[in-house]
Amino acid sequence: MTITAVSPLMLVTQTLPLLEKCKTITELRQLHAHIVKSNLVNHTSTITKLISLCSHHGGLDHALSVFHRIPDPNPFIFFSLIKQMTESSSPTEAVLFYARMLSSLENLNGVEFLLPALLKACSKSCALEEGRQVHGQILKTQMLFDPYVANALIRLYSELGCIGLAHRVFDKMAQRDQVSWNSLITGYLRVGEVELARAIFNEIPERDLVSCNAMIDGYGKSGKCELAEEVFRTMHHKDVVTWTSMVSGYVFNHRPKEALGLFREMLSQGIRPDAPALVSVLSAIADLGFVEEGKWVHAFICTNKIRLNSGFIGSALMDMYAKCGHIGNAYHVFENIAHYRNIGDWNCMISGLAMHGLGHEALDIFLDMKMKEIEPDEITFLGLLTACNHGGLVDEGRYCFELMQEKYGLVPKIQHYGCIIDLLGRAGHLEEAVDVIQNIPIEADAIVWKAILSACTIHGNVAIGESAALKAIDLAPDDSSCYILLSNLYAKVGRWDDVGNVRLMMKQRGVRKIPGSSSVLMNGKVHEFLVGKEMNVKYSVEVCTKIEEVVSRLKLEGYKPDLSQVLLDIEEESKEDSLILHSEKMALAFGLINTSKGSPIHIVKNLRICCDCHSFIKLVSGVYNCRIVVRDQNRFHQFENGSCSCKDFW
DNA sequence: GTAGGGTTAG
Repeated sequence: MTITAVSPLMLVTQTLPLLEKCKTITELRQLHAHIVKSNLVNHTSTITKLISLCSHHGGLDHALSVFHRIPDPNPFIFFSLIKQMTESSSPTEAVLFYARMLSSLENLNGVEFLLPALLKACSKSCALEEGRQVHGQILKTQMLFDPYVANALIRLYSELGCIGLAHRVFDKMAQRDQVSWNSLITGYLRVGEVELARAIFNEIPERDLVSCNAMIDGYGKSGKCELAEEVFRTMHHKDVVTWTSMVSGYVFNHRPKEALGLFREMLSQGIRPDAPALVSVLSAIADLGFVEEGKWVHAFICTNKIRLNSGFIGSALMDMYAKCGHIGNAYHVFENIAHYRNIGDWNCMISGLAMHGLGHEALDIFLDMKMKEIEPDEITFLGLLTACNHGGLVDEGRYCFELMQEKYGLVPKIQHYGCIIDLLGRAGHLEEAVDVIQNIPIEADAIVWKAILSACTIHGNVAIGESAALKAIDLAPDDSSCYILLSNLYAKVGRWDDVGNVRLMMKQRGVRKIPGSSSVLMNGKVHEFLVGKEMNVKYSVEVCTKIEEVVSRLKLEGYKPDLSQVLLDIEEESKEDSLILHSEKMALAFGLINTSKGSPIHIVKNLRICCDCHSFIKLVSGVYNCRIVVRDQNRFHQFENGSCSCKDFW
């Protein structure tokens, strides 16, 4: 950049266009040096432009240092600096700077244009106190008459959960617009007050699209899909947000088939899916567990040139592939987004590897993160601990648990404790696990006691197991798995009377077991089997005959049904019958009938796979020479040649 | 300058 020596006026007319041309903070610094040398530092419009460009190009510090040398800054300079501060990581500074502006400017005309951004910054950084101060100052002026300002206040209080304050601002407004109503509705929905939100929704003079969309989403997130559907159906005009809200409502309530069905309907109506719509359908597919439609979505993303870094597309794709058993494809996506990964992408990859039992690979990803100086967060460590847990990597798990606290200053949450306790307990370090649980600085929940209990069940430690079970049952009296684990523990050591007592306790308290359910994809259709019965009567006889045939063949190979974990206090023979009707066995039999030799059978189960089914499927994979992939509640099992990828560690 | 949908989590 060359500037020839000319008169001051000429300099100004030359400098301004040059400023406009600057693309980087370095160029701006060079030009600033020139401005100083040419005595233009007191030329208001030049300096205003310089400051606004510096702050716009990420040089907030430089902009501030220029600002501090101006004796009498004008409103534009304040505005441009505050605007940038609200978008940076320090909204508190923006509020302080705003206060400074109020005391140094006499004419505050136009300041209301700044307030929505400032209040948004407060809500983004949970700065309620600062927000209230701004509110207090606003009350002294006439600015509340500006709908944008009042709405921004409703939004601030709504987002921070102070719905009472939001409602008060709303009540005091002389003129409410759609945005005011919608902000209030969202506020009520955010604190879980669906019925109050509905009451306000009913009062809206003219309902718009946005308020209906908000209600659909709110109903979905509070488990009321039917009410969401009702709003959805009555809408004459729907946009992509309407459809996505309904789709994600189904996803949230673990109704992935309906989510997928609705997504297809959306396409058939000619609505073009955007990034959020694709992310929500990908999460439906991830929940369902079968990759076919996921591949279609991936292809759609590629052909429509939707960037993998728009929104959460990259991580949603990785998550979908990982949860559908295609960890290699997940890694492929991970590689493709190497240049613009965010922390969620790294976490998805680590969690994905964890659920496949690939502990060392997950740790390698973490090493890569360290090398690239990416700051891990608590979810990263939850993934790493899970990875160590599923891989049986005790030392590495202990190391991660210490590292997160000592090097990264992260405070472990109860889930982290649950994970490390599970890892220690499972690997037989029961005393260490108990020691950890006794020293948790936060309140232990049922999950950590269940981790101890399940370790005791594996290792047959009744004394510790019983007391852990009582604590777990006390904290989660409706959670059937606490009772079932305790009953399994008693069964393991042959205390059948106590097994009966636990069963009685469950009955008296009305605690119900979640029925096991397994799905298998055949000819493009998902077939679901429930424990004790098949969903589709048509296949009933065929499936039962096949299981019996498999059982007798396996018995020749030495299969002995493991009756120890059958909860029912019944005759041995009926126990065997009830084992046979486990959903994953039925799904497997159905798969064996309908799969041509050589192709793998893929099963998705809602609960943790039981010991008997695990050894049963191992044998099947050997005797029938086929590959069987099972995703259970926690992780993947790849059965092949008589053994499982989890190395019996699950 | 204001309102609605999306990822990773024992």
